[in-house]
Amino acid sequence: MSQLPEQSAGPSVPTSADVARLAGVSRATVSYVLNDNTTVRISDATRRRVREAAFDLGYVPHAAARSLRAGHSRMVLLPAAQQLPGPLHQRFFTDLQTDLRRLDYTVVQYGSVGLDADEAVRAWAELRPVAVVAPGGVHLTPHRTGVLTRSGAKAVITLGPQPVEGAHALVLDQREVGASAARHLLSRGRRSIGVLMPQDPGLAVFAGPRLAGVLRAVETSGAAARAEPLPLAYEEEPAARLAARWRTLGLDAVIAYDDEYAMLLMRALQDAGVGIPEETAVVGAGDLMLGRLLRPRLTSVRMELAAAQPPAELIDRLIRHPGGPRERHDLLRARTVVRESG
Amino acid sequence: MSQLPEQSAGPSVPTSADVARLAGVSRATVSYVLNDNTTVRISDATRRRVREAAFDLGYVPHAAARSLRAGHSRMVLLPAAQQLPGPLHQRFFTDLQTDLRRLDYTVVQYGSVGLDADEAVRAWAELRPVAVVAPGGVHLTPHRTGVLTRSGAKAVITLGPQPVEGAHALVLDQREVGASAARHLLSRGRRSIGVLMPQDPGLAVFAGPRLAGVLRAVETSGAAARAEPLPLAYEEEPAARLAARWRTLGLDAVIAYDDEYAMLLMRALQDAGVGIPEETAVVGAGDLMLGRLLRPRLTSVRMELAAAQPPAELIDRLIRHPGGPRERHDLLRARTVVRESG
DNA sequence: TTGAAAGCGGTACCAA
DNA sequence: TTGGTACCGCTTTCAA
Repeated sequence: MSQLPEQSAGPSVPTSADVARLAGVSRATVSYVLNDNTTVRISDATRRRVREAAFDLGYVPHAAARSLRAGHSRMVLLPAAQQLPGPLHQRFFTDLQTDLRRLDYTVVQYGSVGLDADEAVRAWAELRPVAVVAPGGVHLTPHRTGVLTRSGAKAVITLGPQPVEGAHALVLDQREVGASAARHLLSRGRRSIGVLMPQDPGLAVFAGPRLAGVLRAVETSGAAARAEPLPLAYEEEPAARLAARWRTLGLDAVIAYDDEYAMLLMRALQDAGVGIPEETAVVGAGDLMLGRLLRPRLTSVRMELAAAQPPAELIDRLIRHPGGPRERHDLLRARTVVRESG
Repeated sequence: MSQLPEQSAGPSVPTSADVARLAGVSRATVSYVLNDNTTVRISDATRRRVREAAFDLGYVPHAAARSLRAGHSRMVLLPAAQQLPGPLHQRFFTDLQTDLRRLDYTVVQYGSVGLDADEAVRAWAELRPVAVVAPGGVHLTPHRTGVLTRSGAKAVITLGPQPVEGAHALVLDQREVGASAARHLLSRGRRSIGVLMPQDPGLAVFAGPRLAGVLRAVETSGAAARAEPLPLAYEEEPAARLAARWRTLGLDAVIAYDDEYAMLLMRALQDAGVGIPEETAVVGAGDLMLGRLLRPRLTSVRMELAAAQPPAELIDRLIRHPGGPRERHDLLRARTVVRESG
């Protein structure tokens, strides 16, 4: 009240010492009461006085001070290098957050935009999280993983198309998406498959493995078939140009990056008079609502997350029993939902 | 190396004291060197020894300890109650993060799922952020704002459809979206406007104000027109049912929640034989690519973020000059892009 | 040029 | 049942 000019410095933040002073007890007692410490007996009268004092002052404990003293935090760090696209990831993160909170972890998304990988990892380590779940955007190396574990992280887990040496891995193997689409098309007798490659660099981590999956499926099929990448920006004009030279490509099928790219190409192909699916079969990915609204209805690879154990429980286990062997968990299931477009 | 069993406890995290010991200097010197403190002269030899020791140990400073000592942090908290939908928000958050980081703030997204508003605000306050940017999902009250400022936050800023008493506001006034669409339709002679209302509760904060905007535009137009809300779940079946009874509704126009809802309804209407735009005009929102791919091409309300000052700079200013009057900044611009559907 | 020591806000041990 | 106090890791005066 009477310490500093309240104008510029603002009302100073109340500490447990302020609560203790107001309640006429020691800081230790304040700590006991507010944390419901059961190993120590405090009279109800004192309890009430402390509680009232804390309420009156608007006291809120200082998380950093607490975890500094405790020597550990319960912070799980999700470094969001970039927003991952699509409802699948959205759902995954929402569920993960909910479940981790239920296990009493504090989930923090740390924006690492504009930092290079080494800087980013250092910045994460400064926060001393108990675990880090790193999406594919930041490439973890064994060295970087080491920085994190040496800073006290009990578990370092990557989330992405492929595992990384030295860290646990939640794998969303995109190859299976491409492979599923390719197997379907091959089974329908298609032999020349184009694979749409989005130019958005943020999607490259997904598009590459999907193409690899297509190529592998073509090779292992034994059929005299081929697959060919087709770069395409998400704009009408490039799509129209691609459609204009479509017949020169000699393709009888195309796997789009997702349903939206499929829609873009389908429109261009139809405007160019290319018959779908007679001349060219089209397969999307994501099984979005819009695919069902297109005519012909879009065949699409449905992706689902399926894990033997919910990811949050997995992370909790890895935190509590560190030092075990690196684990790999495949989360992505893909199957092609056949409709009219191919 | 030889201190503790490395098996269970793990290698203990190196502190500045460890660095000091290894370099043969005091902790103070370590701090000076690693922070490039210019007010004090350290010999180059010492500098190098400290740097080497820090590197060898893999030392990373402890952010919590540092800001505890400093008495303040540079953490800007973005409590992500729910992921906000659409590329517009996506872009907004990415830019905000980038810009804040450039101003040397640490951006932390804190997942508050599963907490009620009061718990959530307390949890935020425990982190002692220097500023909080709260999306509309969590309803801030003057009391809750007080908890944050009393915990040391220099700026509390809401981000949502309407401002909140006691906090600064970045306003995305969705009413203008509805109003723009309605004005366009009225100018084209439409007089009975349906307004699609998504059932997803997460979208209610946006849908409500948009409807309000439509109603206001209809009232102020002076025309003998009416507007009517039409609840619709994002599924084919409900859309088909709505389309089946469309002609009984006596509507000559409909404003969809966004382009995807517009596509859903257009397909159902077309399947039911309702002529677009002859019988019913359709207007979407968001001006997504898919609207341009529909036939007829979709008229849509384009939304843009425009601010006199980039939000990050605004936040920085509010942090550095706290105690000023509450500010309100309107960010959303809406205008209708006319295509073929209405 | 460097070191000793205080202190940021909590928690928990040991006494009283 | 309660209080004194050391300590978590770091920064920053003040002295040497």
